[in-house]
Amino acid sequence: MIRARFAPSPTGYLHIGSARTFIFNWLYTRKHHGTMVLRIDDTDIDRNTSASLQSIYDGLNWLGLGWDEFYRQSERLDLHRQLAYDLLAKGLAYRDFTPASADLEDKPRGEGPWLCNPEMRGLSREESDRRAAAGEPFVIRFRVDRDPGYEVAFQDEVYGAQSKLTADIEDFALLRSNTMPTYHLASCADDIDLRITHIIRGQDHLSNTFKHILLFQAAGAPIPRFAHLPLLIAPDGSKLSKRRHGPVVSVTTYRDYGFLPLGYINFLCLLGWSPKDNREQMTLYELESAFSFEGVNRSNAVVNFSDSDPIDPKALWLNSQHLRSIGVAALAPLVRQSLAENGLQPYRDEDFFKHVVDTIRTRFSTLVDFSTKGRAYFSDDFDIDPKAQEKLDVPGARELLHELAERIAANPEFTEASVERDLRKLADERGVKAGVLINASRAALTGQPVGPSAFAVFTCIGRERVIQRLRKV
RNA sequence: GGCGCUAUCGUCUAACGGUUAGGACGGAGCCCUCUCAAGGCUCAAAUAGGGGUUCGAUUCCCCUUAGCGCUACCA
Repeated sequence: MIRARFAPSPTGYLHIGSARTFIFNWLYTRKHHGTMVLRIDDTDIDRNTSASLQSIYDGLNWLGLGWDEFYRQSERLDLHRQLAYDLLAKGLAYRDFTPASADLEDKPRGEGPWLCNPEMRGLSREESDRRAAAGEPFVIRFRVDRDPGYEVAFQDEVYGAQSKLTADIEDFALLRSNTMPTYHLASCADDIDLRITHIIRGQDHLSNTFKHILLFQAAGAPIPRFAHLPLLIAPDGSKLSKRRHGPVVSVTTYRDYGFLPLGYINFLCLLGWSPKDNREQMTLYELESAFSFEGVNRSNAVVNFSDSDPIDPKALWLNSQHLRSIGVAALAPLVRQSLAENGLQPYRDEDFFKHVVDTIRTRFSTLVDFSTKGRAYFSDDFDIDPKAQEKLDVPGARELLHELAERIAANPEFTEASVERDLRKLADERGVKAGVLINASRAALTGQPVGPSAFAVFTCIGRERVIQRLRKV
């Protein structure tokens, strides 16, 4: 039984790189009928905020994939401490009484890495116990094997064979002097307790994995499989950060921009992973069946945004593909919600609403487009685009539109075909090209110079409003 | 500095050592057409550099360069 976890720390919003990690974990567990664990890694009490936790939920809920089990590390601190003390008792860890403030001075850089403080590492058990009992603060450190030539090795599902000399690994901290577990301790203790079989996470943890394996071994626990994912980076090669790159790093930005969850999921999947058969637009099920670590790349992927355009053009393209291909029944509620968020209450009945959505969606790329470019379909209060205005300003166009209004009013039939007949007949009688009247009609009815076939527009606006808008022009 | 990882069109990527180095986005153009999209077709665009190994390297090895990560009582 496969068990994987997504373990964000609530110190910011849900980062798009984290979202992708979540998605890959989800895809993998779903594909193998495993269990997806969501674990909030909140052991850094100074940096955690509830707003951040909320934003993580918001992002995850928007993606809509869900999870099977949920834990918060802050509620499991005793478990973490237990492991630290077990290791201490076994001599696999030791107390370091060096004051935290002196850390930087005690760890000179430049010549080589800081590995440990031999004096503390060599403290006798009696001495260590005595000082602890006397109330002296300490940090518990893992006692890394110092035998030259001893190495930790593992087979990463993505990066292949990995190994590192333990001589190059420092005696990392497990339990802080304030008794809070460090990330390494909490993470491994929980992974053991939750029986995690696959750790799928960002490549920034690749080097940490050696420490984690040491911990798993010391705890006598089975070592999970590891799959590290290449990072998502900015066009300049730097890592995505809120301070430098702004909202492009937060998933909620894409939600607010009008992305379909599936459109964005699909986009994220294609960053650092490929089905290797040239497919791009894929359904969730297709992604699930195609996903494998073999398809995961090893080099970082650039999210292609710029100052002038905060959205990666490929993301937009993929979203538009999904927008026009998912079932109308699934799309309609999303459009309705988006319209409502923009203060528009579509007045159509459900079937008619779906018909309209289906007609206009092929030239939109986000949900928000329905409220902007598509505003006239859902409200009488819309602006006339300057280019649309030009089509109305063609000499004689207004008179023709007024006349068209009367002909439609006089014709009890109102279908694409009947309107087309009325319009072409009128154009013919007045000796103007049908195109002029067609384009002017679209401009008058929607305020837009572009859009679906004009006759389809007529039926989408509805007979009454068509007559109204044509007369008013 | 030490350790680890990575390197194919502008971007995302494909290519059991043998391909005119493929696809997609974006760009340019053509067709279609009531507009704009969509769709169809065409064009421009890449193996970081240097050494090896090999009959033959995008592919394997080494070096250089560049980028990223870890090197915290952050995660």
